Amino acid sequence: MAGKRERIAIRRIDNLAARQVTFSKRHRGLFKKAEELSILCDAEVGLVVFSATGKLFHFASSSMNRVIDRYDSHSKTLQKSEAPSQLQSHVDDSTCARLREELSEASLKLRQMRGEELQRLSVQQLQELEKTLESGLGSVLKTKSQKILDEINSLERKRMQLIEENSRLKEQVNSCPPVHEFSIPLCIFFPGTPPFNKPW
Amino acid sequence: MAGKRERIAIRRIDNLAARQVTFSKRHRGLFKKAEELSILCDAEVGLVVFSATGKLFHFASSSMNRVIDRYDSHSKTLQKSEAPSQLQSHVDDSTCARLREELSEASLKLRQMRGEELQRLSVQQLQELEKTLESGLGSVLKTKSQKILDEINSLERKRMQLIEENSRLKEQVNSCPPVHEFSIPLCIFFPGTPPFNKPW
DNA sequence: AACTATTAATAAAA
DNA sequence: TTTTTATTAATAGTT
Repeated sequence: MAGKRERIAIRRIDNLAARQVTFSKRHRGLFKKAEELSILCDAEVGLVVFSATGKLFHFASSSMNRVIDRYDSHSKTLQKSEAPSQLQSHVDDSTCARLREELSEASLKLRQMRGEELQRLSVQQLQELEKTLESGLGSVLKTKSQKILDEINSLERKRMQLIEENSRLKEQVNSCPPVHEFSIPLCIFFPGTPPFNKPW
Repeated sequence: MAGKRERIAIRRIDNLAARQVTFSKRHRGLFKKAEELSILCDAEVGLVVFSATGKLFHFASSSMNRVIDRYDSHSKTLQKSEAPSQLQSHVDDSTCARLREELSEASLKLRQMRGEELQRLSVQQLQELEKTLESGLGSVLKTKSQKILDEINSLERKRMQLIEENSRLKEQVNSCPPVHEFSIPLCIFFPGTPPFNKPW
């Protein structure tokens, strides 16, 4: 008979063999779930694992380079101007070549999404592009509507605040002592001034 | 009563809301398992996930930079024996940096055209994007229609050619001398061969 | 967000 | 390592 399983605590497994067995099982599970998430939810996923023995395992829904670039640009946006460092750069020809390739591919895709250079695409590919564009357009319209609604709501809120403040001010005005209680004369007649015949 | 659960197929969930719910559930599970693997098995793990809306999630047992560096050095080791070449490479840091920048910009634009990461765009910018997408979509539809028409025309032309050829062949057949004029015997009887009682 | 019926992952054993 | 089985863990469909 096999396995009276028990729950385990999440801390380093001391026994080497057991640790390796667990790694072998769990890393497969992890990669499976990473792939499933990327497919099911249309997410871009990059996963890198080094076993305790230094072996590399990796998965990327697109390509690891794309994921890393996107990660870099995201964190850079938030973080820092990055010390350009005088130390010799580690960029080499191949990195550069890869960048060039990816850039030219991205540019082509962009042009195609803008409706250029469609001639060499098959009907099938055009169909896919059409779907992508429609879905993108849908999201854009939705986001735009939401933003406009938000703006309207914000304006409405401000309007209500102003109306409230207005009421408060009116009340204050109403609760003001009547004008005649002031001891300052509202009108001073000088000798020779003709009397007014209209109310102010 | 809740949840008559069923197994699901691993492909993109079409319904947006369901996709987002599943993402929310599964990405937590994935990160939990990534951390557990790193702790239990003393592995170095780096995980980066971009949701379909462009939001970044990441986990690293050490630090993402360490993981990426280690990944880079590993893949370089495997990729090229890399003749270090005395000729100075003509690519320099600034070229590479510019390429990176352009690529990341192009990638962002692509994602935005696909309907991701629209939040920080203004209504004005969304409007422009909308126009671009609509125009692109128009071109795609036009090109697709043209290609389909071309295909139909081509098929029709081929059909006509075949019909023509057919006619020609029929004429030839009709103008052929009847079979019995051939001098080649259709059947040869050898002595001892029993006579056939059925027509071929 | 919370709830469960189920499926999926996996700890221990072989 | 891989398979088997008993259990725990994750989660799909609902509320």
